[in-house]
Amino acid sequence: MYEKKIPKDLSCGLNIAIEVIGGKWKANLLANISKGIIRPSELHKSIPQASARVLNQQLSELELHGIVEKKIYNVLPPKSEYSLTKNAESVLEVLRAMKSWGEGYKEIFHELTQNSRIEGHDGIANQESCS
Amino acid sequence: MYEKKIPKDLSCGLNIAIEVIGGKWKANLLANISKGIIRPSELHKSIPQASARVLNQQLSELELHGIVEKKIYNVLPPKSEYSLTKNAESVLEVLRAMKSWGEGYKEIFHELTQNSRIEGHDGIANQESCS
DNA sequence: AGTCTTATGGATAAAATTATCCGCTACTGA
DNA sequence: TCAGTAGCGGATAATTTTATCCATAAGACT
Repeated sequence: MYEKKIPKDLSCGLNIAIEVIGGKWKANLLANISKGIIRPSELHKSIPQASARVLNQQLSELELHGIVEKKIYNVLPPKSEYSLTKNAESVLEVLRAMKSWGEGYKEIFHELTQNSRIEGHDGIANQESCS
Repeated sequence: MYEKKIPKDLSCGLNIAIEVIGGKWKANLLANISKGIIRPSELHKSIPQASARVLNQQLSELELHGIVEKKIYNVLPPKSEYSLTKNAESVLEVLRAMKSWGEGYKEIFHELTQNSRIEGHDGIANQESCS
């Protein structure tokens, strides 16, 4: 028997940022869209590690959060396209800052963590899908 | 029956950044430590929403990732103190960038999401524990 | 002897996130 | 008629992350 329930403080700017860009594939999706890869099927080809379903979910959240927009063409077979909103610009800057830091920290990070994991990650693979 | 297993691309700087600072209480802990709140019990008082256990776990990860250091005094009752490493400086800058963006985006965010949630968050509470 | 203090971590459960499978739509072309 | 295409999303399972409960240690204080 437990007593408490779930909080989640979204009055804090930092938590909002994490909420918006923290999803597993979101940064990747944004990078691709900014590159011009804008249709769901193309995005899926570009990020084959994730299923189309999952990418869809993450795109929906990005849309809900005002980072991307979706245009649905009422044709068959279906066609839809994503584009970045004007809010996305500032997000991409933040992402760049994060990425830049992470790149610089990569070596230290792996040195520190290699002993605690059992050699289980992808190594240097997927550089292209890296956002 | 499923076929695939779990990936997780840590060759990407961005994923590393998220891995390091993405934990629910990490930014908060770092903010507190940089403020001079450095003992586990103090940190817990400062962040009562989380249990001491959880804070401990997150601190361990921060330590493993090279962001904080821990000094254990061999006395009784037990005493230990955390401090930021030199790596933490650049992390805090990234966090500031994220927070700054999130602060500016807060209104839009809440406007966009209020209709999809059932009034479930803490509102403007916990401003002090906000990192 | 009983209680309080402070930090730690095992066992376990709840909650949140991500993944898989599958079916549906409606047209195109073989 | 059957397969292929492109996008969507329900149901459900696996995985990961957070949370809760509890026990231990060992001295100080009442």
